[in-house]
Amino acid sequence: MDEISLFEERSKEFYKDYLPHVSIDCVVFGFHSNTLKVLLIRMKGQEHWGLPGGYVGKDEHIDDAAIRILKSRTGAEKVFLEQFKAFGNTGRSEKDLSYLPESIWFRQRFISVGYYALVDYEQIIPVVDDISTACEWKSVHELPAMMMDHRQIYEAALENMRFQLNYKPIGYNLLPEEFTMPDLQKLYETILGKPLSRSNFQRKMLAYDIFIKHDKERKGGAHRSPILYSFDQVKYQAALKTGLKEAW
Amino acid sequence: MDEISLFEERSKEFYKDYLPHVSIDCVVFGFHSNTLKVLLIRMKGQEHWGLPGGYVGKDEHIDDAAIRILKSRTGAEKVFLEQFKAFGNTGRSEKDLSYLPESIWFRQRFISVGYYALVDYEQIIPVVDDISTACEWKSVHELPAMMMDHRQIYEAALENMRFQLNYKPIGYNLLPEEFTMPDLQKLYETILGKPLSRSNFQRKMLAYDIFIKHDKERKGGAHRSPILYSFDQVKYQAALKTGLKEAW
DNA sequence: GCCCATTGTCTCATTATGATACAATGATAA
DNA sequence: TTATCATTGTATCATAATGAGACAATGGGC
Repeated sequence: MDEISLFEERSKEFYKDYLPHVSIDCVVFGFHSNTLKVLLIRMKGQEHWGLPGGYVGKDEHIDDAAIRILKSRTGAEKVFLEQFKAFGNTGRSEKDLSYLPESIWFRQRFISVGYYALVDYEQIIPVVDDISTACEWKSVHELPAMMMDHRQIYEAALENMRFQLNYKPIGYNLLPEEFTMPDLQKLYETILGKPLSRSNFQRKMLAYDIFIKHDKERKGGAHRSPILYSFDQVKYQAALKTGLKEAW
Repeated sequence: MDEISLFEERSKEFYKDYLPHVSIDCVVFGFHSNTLKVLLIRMKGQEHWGLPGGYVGKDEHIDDAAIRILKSRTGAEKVFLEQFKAFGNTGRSEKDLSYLPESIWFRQRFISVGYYALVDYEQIIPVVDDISTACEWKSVHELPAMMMDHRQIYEAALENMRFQLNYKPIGYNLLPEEFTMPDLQKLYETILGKPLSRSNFQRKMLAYDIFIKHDKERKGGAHRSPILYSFDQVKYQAALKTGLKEAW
């Protein structure tokens, strides 16, 4: 079955179950081998990659829709999810979807609500659903061309995450349970988009007093082993409430 | 004509012109006599106040719709407008609008896109349109009860503005052309929700070197007259690009 | 002309930051 | 076993930023 027939088939359900004109796109971030990753899919019939997305049930809260969509893509139940902006250009999908017949659900004009999700890379299994041909992690340093305005949505998500770095448990949700200061620094450098001083970074982070220091190191490599830390949830959450720097 | 007949009448146009299920709500901030204000309306048939809002033309960019809505309410053409979040609870309007017949446009489920606007209080003339009975400035310190989830939208707008205080021209857009350091401090204190040290605030702001100091003061009051300043647009915009504090 | 509230500016102790140095560690290879 | 080297943990020092407080300057009211 070619994708157009498939889409026609699926359109019937979509029109029945979902709210028209409203969609959801998720920017799913993971962190693996010192690199920030984004989960991308390839929709059937599309050359370019896109963000995993979906639609909102006629009687479903948009946040619940995002949770559902994310679970269907990653299997993950409890993920950090933050809605950050809506995207409603006219002609958002024109370039990539105008080859489809107008009756197909996807040809509508959609106002897309953008969410970003933070997941533990190791805990997730990307799922390819029936309207896509691929679902893979891509490094943010080597992002492929993306369909529609998804690149812009990704950029907005990253910027939003940057703003929230001192107020939301971003480190906790992207890193594994145990991690090292160099790990955390790489994550911060990627999100902030600039290099940070190694010694000063460590001094500052440790001064927050939000970590539990473990009595073990991570071996591997011909050099001194870094100490493993975890977040001290109580202190961490308390510190996030007022923000990790507090300039004013 | 009672409001139900009116709404039935207007519903026809709405269904014809606007995208269903998508609405826009604007949190319009102004600053007057050292107080932050929000523009609120009272919809016909409603006890509680609400945010000025509207709908998106079937072929209109959501940002353009927000600009149009704002202009119709304030007459202002060029206002600072920032979209910050979408609101899509099910039953958002149930409490306040379920008394209306189901056929009426307003009874739909709407996903509302939230914008906040910063305007010069002096330049604006609040407009009461045909579906509302009032349109007035209210002090954020004495906000009346609000309909639907509008209180929550307002809170989110304020929080967003707080986060953006160092990155967007918030002072410039809320204050008149000429202002004093005590004015600016009051504005910051209201947005941040806490008192700031007078002398240290002034030292810090002036150190940014983003102001033009005028050779005059504002007289009035049995005390020393504060110096008038304006923003130096070139330096101001440049400073905002990297942020006014830069902790990392 | 005195009083008082408010503003502009300064000082000083404390803290945070940037830059740099250096010892500690663990794998590798001689 | 020991030397080597990359990386990490930690210390140091100069500089900058911040918090707290003092005090003089100003303008209107009495």
